[in-house]
Parts: sequence; structure tokens; C-alpha cells
Amino acid sequence: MERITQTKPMARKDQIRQKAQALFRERGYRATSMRDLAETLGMEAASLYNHISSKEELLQQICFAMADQFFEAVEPVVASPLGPKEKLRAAIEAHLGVIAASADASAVFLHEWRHMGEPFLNDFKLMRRRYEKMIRAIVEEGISLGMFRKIDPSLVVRTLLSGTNWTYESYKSHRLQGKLSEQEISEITSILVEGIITR
Amino acid sequence: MERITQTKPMARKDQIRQKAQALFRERGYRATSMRDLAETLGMEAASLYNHISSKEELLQQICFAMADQFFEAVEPVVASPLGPKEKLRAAIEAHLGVIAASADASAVFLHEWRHMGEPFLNDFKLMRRRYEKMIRAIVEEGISLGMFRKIDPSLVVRTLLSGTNWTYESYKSHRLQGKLSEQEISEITSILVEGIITR
DNA sequence: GAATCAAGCTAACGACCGTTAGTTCATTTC
DNA sequence: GAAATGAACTAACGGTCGTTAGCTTGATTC
Repeated sequence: MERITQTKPMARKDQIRQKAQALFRERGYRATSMRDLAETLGMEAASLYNHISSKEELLQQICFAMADQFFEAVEPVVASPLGPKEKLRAAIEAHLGVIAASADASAVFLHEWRHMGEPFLNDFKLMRRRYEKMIRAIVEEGISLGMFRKIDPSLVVRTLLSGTNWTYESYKSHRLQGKLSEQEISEITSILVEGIITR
Repeated sequence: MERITQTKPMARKDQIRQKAQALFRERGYRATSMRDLAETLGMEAASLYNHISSKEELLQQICFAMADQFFEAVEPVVASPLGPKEKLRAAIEAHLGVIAASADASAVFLHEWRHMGEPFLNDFKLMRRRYEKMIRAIVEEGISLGMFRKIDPSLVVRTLLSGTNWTYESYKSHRLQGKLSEQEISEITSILVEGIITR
């Protein structure tokens, strides 16, 4: 029988990562100690190092895994044949969908990335610039077709993305409370997109 | 001759507060040590305690001073006789003006408040709720007059405020670079407000 | 010119930090 | 059943943290 690699071996590490996401989100990376993290997992701090190699590795994996998720959700939208208005709307809904699917990790991605060391920090900044550039391209196309108002596209993109960045607050880990409905996600998108459409 | 109280005595403490704002913003509260702060001021960490009583006192004063500034800027707008649309626009421009005037402290206000201890933390949360309620009243009035789209007002307010919260990034301390112009502030406001107006 | 005082200094405290070393023990593998 | 492995443990390391105590010094006050 062939070996099915890493079905159970990964389980414990994933538990650690999940708790780390929750704690890094709630208290911040620097204010979360390895002893705190271990305690929520019912183990000693030193035991964590059977599964991970450092605290910062946890942060890196959380941040870059989320980056991948955002790209995987938005890139297909950008490549689609939609018009600028529908494309921008779909891109923002995709962005919001990723946050909704991984609220804890998204909060870490949005606020704790700066505590990574080099060279990861620089990689992260470059990645984020690439992400904004991708969305900016939609805005620029919309402007050149006269469908969007003539406003500095990078200013527009920052305002759009920033306007979505509170939404993870609606998803307290493990709880149903406050979860945003499909309609609410659609409304947030609408507020942001309608603001830049020519009338 | 009458004593003019605290013209120079406050100078050093204000220097400390200003450097603390810059460091707390750049590195985060927990990642900034009192020794870091002292070094940027050319003194030893212990000497700071001739002027302040604790690290957390610095954070509290920064956060609550900014809260005062936001209220002082926006409350007159709310009390004014403007219609909902103009009132909301003026409120957001006032909010952006406060951020522009104190970028470092605004960044701390927006991101580092959670590191305050009780009871200050709870006071802060109540204050913020009051601020959002104040702006929500404008939105609710606009909706009831049919001038704004029928969208959950607290969702609207969170999106509006969140959409402004990236702007401090344009103001690197002590540098002219990237400063937002009056027109850009007006454009950001326009994006956000136009998105909720009925058409 | 003596006294006061603001504002710096050095030294150090106890607490906590991330991490390593070495051990134990149950489970899995051959 | 012996050997190997995974995953936990205890103990401890060197470092940094916020903060305090006590001292020095130069300027100000009376």
C-alpha cells in the first residue's frame, strides 16, 4: 500500500496555526507569547517546537498563505472578460469573500505583517504592491473608458481596499454572531463601487 | 509679573510624547521599548520617568487626546444646519483633516488602542461607539429623507470610516512627501459619500 | 551663598521572553 | 518483542522588558 503522506502529521501543526491566528488577531503578534499560545493548546511552550521552528515562522505562514488566497480569488476575476464596473464589483466581492472565509488570518494579514523580519517583510510589501496594481488596472481601464470618475487610481484603490478592511470584525472566531450575509457583502461592495462610477 | 504657567516645563514631556507617537506608529506599542524611546531623545530610559509615570500613560494620552480632536472637529458639523449630504461630506472632511494634522498620533489611535489596560480600554471603546453613533445619526437622517440608499447605517458608517483610515500613511513624520492635497481629500470624501447617495 | 529643584545619570530588580537541551513514554514499524 | 519515532515534558539559558532607587549636577530662588 502506498504511503499517503501527511494526512495526520499535519493535524497538530494546523491546530497550532489556527490558535496562533486567533491569538495574534486578538492580542497582536508581539503581545502574544509562546507560553500563551501553548496554554490555549493544553501544552508547554517548549513542546510547540516539535511542530514549528520559530514564532516568526507562524507569522510568515499565516501572512503568505492569506496572500495566496487573495490572489487566487481575485486573479480569475481580473482575467475574466467582464466590463470594468462588473469586474471591479466582482473583485471586491471576491476580496470580501476571502476575509469572510478566514477572518482571524485576515486580521493578522492586515495588521501584523510588519513584525516579520527581512527578507520576508520586503517580499510581503512587493506582493501587496502587486495586488494593488492588479486592482488598479481595473480602475484605470474604467477611467479610460469614461465609466469611472477621473480620480488618481492608486488613491481610489487604497480607499476601496481600506473600506473593506473592517469586515473581519464581524466574524468572531467559532461564533455565528454578526456574520455578514451575502446581501450585506453586496451592499458594502455597492457603496464602494458606486462611489467612483460616473453619473 | 504674573507667572505664565507651563510654557517651558511642558516642552520636554511634549517632545517625549511626539517621539512616542512616531515610534508607536512605526513599530507598534509592544515592539517599542522605553530604551528605544529614550535613545531617540538622547537620554537613558530611566530618565523618562522624571517626565512621565508609565509607558501606558503615554499610550492613553495619545489615544484620548486624538479622540478629543476628532470630536472637536466633527461635533460642530453635526450640530450645524446643513442637509444630510453636505453634513456627511463635511463630517468626513473634518475627520480626514484631523488625521492629516496628526498623522502619527492618528495611526496610534487607530491601531494601538487595544494595548491600553482597563478601565481605560473600556472607556475608549465607549467613546468610539459614541463617535460612530454621532455619524450614524447623519446617515439615518439621510436615509429617512430618501437622500441616502437604504443600507444598514452602522454598516455604512464602518465602511466610511474604514475607508479613511489609510490616509495617515500619506504623512510620513517630518516630511513633505506624499502629503494629500485639499483636492485629494475632497476626492476621497467624494468617493465615500457618493456611494451611498440615491440616484 | 545656601537651599531648592528639575533633569539627567548608573545600577539593578523581578518578570517574562523565545528558544534549546535532554528526558520520558506511548505508539508504530519491522 | 526490539527498535524507531512522535510528541509531550522539565529545566534552564541568555536576553530584554518596564520600572525603581539613589546619586549627581547645574540652574533658579530667596
